[in-house]
Amino acid sequence: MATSFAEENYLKIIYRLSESTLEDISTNAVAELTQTKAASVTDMLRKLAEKGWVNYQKYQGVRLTEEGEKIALSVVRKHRLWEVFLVEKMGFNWDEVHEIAEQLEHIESEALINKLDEFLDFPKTDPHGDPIPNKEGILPELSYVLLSDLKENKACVLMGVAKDSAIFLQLLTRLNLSLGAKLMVKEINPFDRSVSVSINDSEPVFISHEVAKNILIKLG
Amino acid sequence: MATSFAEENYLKIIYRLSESTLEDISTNAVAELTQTKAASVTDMLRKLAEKGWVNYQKYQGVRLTEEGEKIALSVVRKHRLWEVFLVEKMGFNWDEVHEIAEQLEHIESEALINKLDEFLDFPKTDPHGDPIPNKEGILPELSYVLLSDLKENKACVLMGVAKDSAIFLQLLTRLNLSLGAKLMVKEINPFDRSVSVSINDSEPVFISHEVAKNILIKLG
DNA sequence: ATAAATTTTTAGCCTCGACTAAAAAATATT
DNA sequence: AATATTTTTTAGTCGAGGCTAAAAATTTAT
Repeated sequence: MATSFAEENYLKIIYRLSESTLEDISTNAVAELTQTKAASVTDMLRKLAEKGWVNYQKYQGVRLTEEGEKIALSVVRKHRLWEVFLVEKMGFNWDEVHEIAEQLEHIESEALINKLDEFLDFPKTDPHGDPIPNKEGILPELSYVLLSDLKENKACVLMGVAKDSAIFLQLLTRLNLSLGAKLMVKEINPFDRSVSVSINDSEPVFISHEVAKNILIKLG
Repeated sequence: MATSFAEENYLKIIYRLSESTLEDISTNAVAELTQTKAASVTDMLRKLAEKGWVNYQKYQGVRLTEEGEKIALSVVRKHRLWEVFLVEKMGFNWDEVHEIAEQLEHIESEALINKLDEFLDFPKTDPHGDPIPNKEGILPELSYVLLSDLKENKACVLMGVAKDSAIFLQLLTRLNLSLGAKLMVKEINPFDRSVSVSINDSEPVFISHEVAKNILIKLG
């Protein structure tokens, strides 16, 4: 079944919201990200449910079905591959590409996206560090990710460090950062790329980009 | 003023039709190329006229205004640059790219299209030999074009040959092809790329691709 | 446990861009 | 010149995807 531009956007946004929680996604949350009103979202969710792409019960929120997730992943794949293209080949900065990729992600051509993937040398992540699903819709296992590449509000666990100099490890200790610590990036400050991180659900503390890029973490 | 997907398509198609005639473009001609019905075209022409992009009087056909032509040229520029990209960088064949370019031509980003132009080394023509407007919307003067690169139903004049071997010129003479002859390609046969050409308004004759690609012509 | 506040849904309406059927204008034919 | 044919426009309708205002359900607070 063909998917419209609008449908693809809804599925993508529900997917994104599902990444950071196991709960059902609320109508309002979707409305905020789609830049529409709750009433419009309700309409669309009913339509998506009819097509079998989401499970939706009134007042109960929404979740993607397996089929819906497949479509969402293909949109996400296209979005992220185009972002790599824009940065690596077109020379855009990482902060300029989102809006353009929002348009390019709806171009319909399996052949094109697979050729693009090859042209870009099958990248595993986009310029923001988000993983790119392969053509089967499978997200690559990113065993280790740098804390500096993590998005806001993603749960993760500290798995190691990329530098083991004494002063660096002393700093980590002082910040209460130890192996196995549960981390969540609450805020990324564009000015100096410093991050505000909650450690084991505590109040967030500031960590410089220099430190963050030497911390290895595992998602989830 | 922002242009919708549909509006851009109409302007582009009116532009294409205007290329091969000086007369006003008929509602039916537009309907055929947009794959819509005449009634729908009438509606849209009224809207385009209101926005100042076409001159339109009921029953009199339509022409682009200067502003309308500017928009059309920017869509054509995008379409043709993306076609070059698809063939040169993505490895598509010249006959596979039209549908994908029909989608890509509506991506809205001046910055992207100019970077793409640069990435492709400022090509003058697309893979089908059509000229690519520059960023000011000016079509390059293609002083000489190969007959083999010409589209169907474009008037042109024989301006020279790319090969001057005796047997080649003898063949041209036999076909009544001489300098200054008025030519129009009536049909391109995909099988062997041979062309059926009307010479000085005569009944069309068949010319092989091998011959056509050695004939230099001037448009118009 | 009730009342208050918030979230979600319903109902009705709007614009865009298409459609069909019928009317009107333009063009072609005798 | 009158009639037949073709082209174009008008009138009315439809679906997609939005909106607002009001109603209903859920959640939070007292």
